[in-house]
Amino acid sequence: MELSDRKKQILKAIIGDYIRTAEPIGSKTLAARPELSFSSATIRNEMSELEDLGYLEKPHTSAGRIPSPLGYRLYVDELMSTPEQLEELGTDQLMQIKVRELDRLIQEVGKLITNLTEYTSVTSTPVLQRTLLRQFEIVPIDQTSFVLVVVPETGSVRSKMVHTVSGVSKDEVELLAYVLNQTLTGIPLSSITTERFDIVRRAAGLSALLGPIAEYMAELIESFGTQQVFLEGESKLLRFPEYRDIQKAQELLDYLGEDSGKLIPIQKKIDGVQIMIGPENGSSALSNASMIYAKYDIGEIGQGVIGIVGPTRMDYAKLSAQLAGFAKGLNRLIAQTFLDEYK
Amino acid sequence: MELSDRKKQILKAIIGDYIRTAEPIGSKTLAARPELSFSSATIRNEMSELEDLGYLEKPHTSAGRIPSPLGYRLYVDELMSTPEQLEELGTDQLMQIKVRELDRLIQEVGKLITNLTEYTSVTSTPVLQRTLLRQFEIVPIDQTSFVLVVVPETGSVRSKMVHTVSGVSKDEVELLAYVLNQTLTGIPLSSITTERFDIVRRAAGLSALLGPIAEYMAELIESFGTQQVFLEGESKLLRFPEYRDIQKAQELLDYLGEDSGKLIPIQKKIDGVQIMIGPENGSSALSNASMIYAKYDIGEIGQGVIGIVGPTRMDYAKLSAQLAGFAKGLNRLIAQTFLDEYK
DNA sequence: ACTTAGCACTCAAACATATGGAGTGCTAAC
DNA sequence: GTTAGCACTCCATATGTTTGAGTGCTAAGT
Repeated sequence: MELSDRKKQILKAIIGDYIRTAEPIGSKTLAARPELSFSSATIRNEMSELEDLGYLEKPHTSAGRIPSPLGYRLYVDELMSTPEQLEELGTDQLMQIKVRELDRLIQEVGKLITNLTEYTSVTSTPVLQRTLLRQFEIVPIDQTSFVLVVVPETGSVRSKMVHTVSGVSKDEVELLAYVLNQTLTGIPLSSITTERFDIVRRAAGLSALLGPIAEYMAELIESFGTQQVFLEGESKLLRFPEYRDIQKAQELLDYLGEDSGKLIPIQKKIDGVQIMIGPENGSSALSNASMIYAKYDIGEIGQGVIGIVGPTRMDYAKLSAQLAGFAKGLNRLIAQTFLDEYK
Repeated sequence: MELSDRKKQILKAIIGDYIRTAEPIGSKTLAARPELSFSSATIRNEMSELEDLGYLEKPHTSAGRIPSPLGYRLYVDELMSTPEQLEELGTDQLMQIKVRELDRLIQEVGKLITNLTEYTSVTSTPVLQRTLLRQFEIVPIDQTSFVLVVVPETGSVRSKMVHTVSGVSKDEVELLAYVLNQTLTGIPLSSITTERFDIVRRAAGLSALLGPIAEYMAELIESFGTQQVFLEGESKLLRFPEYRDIQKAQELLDYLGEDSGKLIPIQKKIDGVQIMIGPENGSSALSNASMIYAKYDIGEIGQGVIGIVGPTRMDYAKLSAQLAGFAKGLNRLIAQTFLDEYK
């Protein structure tokens, strides 16, 4: 059922006011607004119906109304006026970030988001599973030590030292590297496993003593698929009146700190900005909190997420515009920092 | 001036009780203790003197006494009874940690400390500046791309991809690697700079087009000298009555989150366990908080720090024993995980 | 059939005031 | 030097009381 225009107008006014003041909004306050030229009694009737429909809530009988999660949902989907020009806040500061490691760069971005928005931020490094293996190198160091180097088609090189048992000849290792490069390059990193490695090894008639190399390589390749999540500015939550009650604050902070991984939404289509309101987040610890996410791209090959967490009462319009702005800036920053690596 | 035994006994009793209850301790409560067989009046007199000497404080006139930072200091230095057997809490869980990257391992240890002690933890990766360069490799990938690999004498290999301008020949790069290995191996990583690199290059009569390689190498080597600090379990602070006041909690959490680096004490001799009480921490944000640190060793070549943060009222005896236990366990864990790398 | 003025009613928040009790400091006796 | 006794302080808690914003409902107006 579609709401009447007047109901929408009232709901929008309530949410707008409540976002600013954090106080329940009464009919008289609303009636004083120039654009709502009805009497407070009329508005009261409308509010009562909006409550029946589930868009508003009453903290107690003789208080004004506050928006319910459903109310916020309607607000973000239909009612709120998205700022025309993308928030350019902080783009210059963003472009100042000079860090060359992707993970630390994302962490810095998280700090910047926290500082500029005054909200707790959640950021994730991208998952790069889809990347193809470009080259694989085994660099001999001494009799039993080798450095494995994995060069992906796009993204950063990673390396690891491995120690074999003595009895593995340098030649054999070199041959292994050659065979691997012949057979395994050009395939997705995610499809390279210890087993596959061993098949190749056996096919080439090479010693089983090369086992440790397989194990370490698997570990190294796995690390391309792992995603890091950074949480910054937890303390920003405490400035909100909704967390005046230490219990609530602690519950939320506990949840956030415990395993940040679960905060990142399943990588379904987040296009532009995604808003999760209260219970939509799933976890009961988040039932009074909202999150706003934007995705950023790392070249063609992966995407990560930046976001903020706060009470359900937040300025969704402004914050999602800001976050979209950050994401856009971050795309540029990544392109420029890793110009050569992620084409 | 040395305190009388009776004063020490009373001070110890007050601190012991206060650590448990967080309530100011009165003379009557103390007089009820079997080991203090004096009347409450006598104890009152003693308490009054202890206050004059700066070991106790009064929240207000008609309340009991609480320990001052100076009181705690005396307590940890002389009064408290250190548990005989080192706390073995969590050693098995510690040894379960299977992470092979040092930084992530330390982070996991931080989480474990938080979970077992219920205090916020601060952990740092060790600084490895003193390590010597063992080998330096440049692996060609294509015409203009190379992977730099730095192998230190002890610790993990690191690598980075570098793109040169076209016009740099593969032979030249190989020659450069050879010259570098001839001249720079065996010296401390910290003494390798872009300048030094360039001197070597020029001496060998090699092209200035190799500049980017110098730049990236410097960056790579710098990363050995950087220290990461992890803060875990911030929310644990909120369970203490001293942070019932959101203002205080926020101030402290703000400070902790802002730049964790400053939490790590200057690497002076922390032998065993170091306790910093309230104002001793320097920063005003920490004037109501205490920290306990223990150092751990990474082979012979470096040391890092694990610690906890909490209100000045904490069980110094128990917690420092626990922390010492963790440090000991961590030493073992590192030795076993990186057996080959850090001899 | 919608809108609105009016009014009784509700309830939290703010303020005022009393009460209890834990604790101190001081004095005087032991 | 120690201790019993006592007046005094001050917080914490409980108990009204008041205030005012806000609601729901009814009845009259358009």
